Amino acid sequence: MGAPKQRWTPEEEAALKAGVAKHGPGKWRTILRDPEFSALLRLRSNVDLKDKWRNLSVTAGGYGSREKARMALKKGRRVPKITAEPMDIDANDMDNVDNAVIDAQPLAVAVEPLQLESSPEKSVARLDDLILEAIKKLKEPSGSNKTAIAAYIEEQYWPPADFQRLLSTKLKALVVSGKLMKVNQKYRITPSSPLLGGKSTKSYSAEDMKGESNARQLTKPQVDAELEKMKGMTKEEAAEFAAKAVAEAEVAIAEAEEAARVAEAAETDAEAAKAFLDAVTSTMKNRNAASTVEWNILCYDIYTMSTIICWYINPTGYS
DNA sequence: TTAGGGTTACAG
DNA sequence: CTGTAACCCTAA
Repeated sequence: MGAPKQRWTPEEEAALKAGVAKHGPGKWRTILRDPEFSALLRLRSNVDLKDKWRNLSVTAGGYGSREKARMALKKGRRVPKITAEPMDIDANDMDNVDNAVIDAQPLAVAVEPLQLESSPEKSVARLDDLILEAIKKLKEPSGSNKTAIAAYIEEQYWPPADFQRLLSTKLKALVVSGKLMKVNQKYRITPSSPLLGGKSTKSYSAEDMKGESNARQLTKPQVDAELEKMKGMTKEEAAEFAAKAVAEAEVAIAEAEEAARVAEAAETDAEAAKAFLDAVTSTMKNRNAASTVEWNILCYDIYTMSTIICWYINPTGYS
């Protein structure tokens, strides 16, 4: 008689995801008590949270305790082995990232509407694009503030752990590059920005970070070629590739930080890259639970990021 | 309180 | 009927 089934609203779902991101899965009571989520989740019990998370994990292709071994991965997304692979990149280059101690479970990360199955075009959603998309969709006359932008992105996609920081950094960078305008704490898209740009050394803005609607293919044809290659890789190969890309990215970041002394703008980019890398490396720690799709996204992002950084450091020399 | 199996409601 | 999402039951 009572409840006709209370469907979860997107808001509640977002709150749950955010809660898990903050406190980790399994801390349902904690999440519920957190003043940041208690408002949105007041109608839910800790058990509800647990059940909902279980459902999300299942539909997201995660491996909860609930999957009935069903759901044949749509197409030919075969997964040879999901077992842990040796691949000792952990001890090598990234000893400084033991922050993965937090939770033993990377949980089934919800890869939302991302589908790069077969379309390089709208495949990976980069933060830059998400920010632009958020502002466009919100359609606020005077622009949108950071909170609104963050809320939109969090609802639509699964935000990385370092999301808030990344977002702030990116917004700043976008303003500096002239892509966005900041007025009274609000951001709005610069109407078809010409070349402008405060720094004359910024030769990358028109190349990578730009691209009104298709900023996705910011990279060169080379990147696309690499992407094509990656799509045919096995999980192990992709992992190795990613490890290499990360190593290159780290070198690039180091150089970027060096270059930051001369160009202030470089600092923000280096910071964004660093934050991104941290998120990536911690994810890699838990790669065993990552799906193939997630891996492709990850690899592509890593490669793109390292490419952008290399480009920034040496616009003409990178090939 | 939580994890996991079981049950009910509902859509296709 | 079948699959999924929300809800229930219970051991630990």
